[in-house]
Amino acid sequence: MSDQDPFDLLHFVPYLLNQAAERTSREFEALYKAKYKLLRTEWRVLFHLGRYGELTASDICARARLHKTKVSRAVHALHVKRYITRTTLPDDRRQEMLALTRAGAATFQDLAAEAERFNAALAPSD
Amino acid sequence: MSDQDPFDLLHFVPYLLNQAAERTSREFEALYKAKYKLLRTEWRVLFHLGRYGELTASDICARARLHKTKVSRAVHALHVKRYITRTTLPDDRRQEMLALTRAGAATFQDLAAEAERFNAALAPSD
DNA sequence: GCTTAATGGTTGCTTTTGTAACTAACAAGC
DNA sequence: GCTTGTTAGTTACAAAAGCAACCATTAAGC
Repeated sequence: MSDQDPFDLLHFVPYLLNQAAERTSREFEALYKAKYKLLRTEWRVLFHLGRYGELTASDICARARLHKTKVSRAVHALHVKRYITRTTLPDDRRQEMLALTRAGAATFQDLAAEAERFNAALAPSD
Repeated sequence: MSDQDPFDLLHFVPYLLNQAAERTSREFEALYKAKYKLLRTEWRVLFHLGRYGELTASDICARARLHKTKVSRAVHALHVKRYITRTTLPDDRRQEMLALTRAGAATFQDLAAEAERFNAALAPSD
């Protein structure tokens, strides 16, 4: 990049990624928000549990790179919505194993299908 | 994608873009936050004015796809910091032309150089 | 065993964002 | 020229995110 060609936002990777992330995420967010009144972090926690099975809160923190307060509040909200169960582990009573309820699993199935359709629409293979 | 291969978060574009955007943006954010105590939107507005010259608030909204309340608050903050001037347009007194002060321009120069370095480090050409 | 440190998770408080309602200025219709 | 509608930007209030201090429990050092 030369001096005659000043640095442009359209070449700045963090900016471009943010624009792309915002646009795609907002669009998909509208879907789970309208259908199940889920928050972004709630949707992510749900997806992690649905896709990867039982996890503790800190497992989710590590996998999804989310701060523990965000996960804590999402877990609380999902529990209130009866989408997950929380079971204290006998061998370490600080930790709770999280699992989807039947209702949670159904919601996950539906949204995972939507996600797959959404993704396919972004990059049509035919 | 077959039924044996359940839909994975690692194939979900909005999720991947968010992860990538978060990681890169946070890293760069640390820089302008530490050096100039700027907020994300403030940095963006500053960059737009520095790179593209004088603009009104709604120009910035359109270019950066930011909501007008965010821009309004960023403009206020940048003005308080004496980084920009606000001049009511004579022919339409609802609008204000925004421009960098000398201090604002200096900050922009510095951060633009940092941004360019940051970008180059993400995709080294040699 | 008992003190000290580390870990999992929650809560309280502050900062930032989102939404909607609002003011001020301009434009259009008549 | 006066209502009626738009547009630029602000502000008030509510929702969400960030940060730091905080329990409760477990692990480590001695």
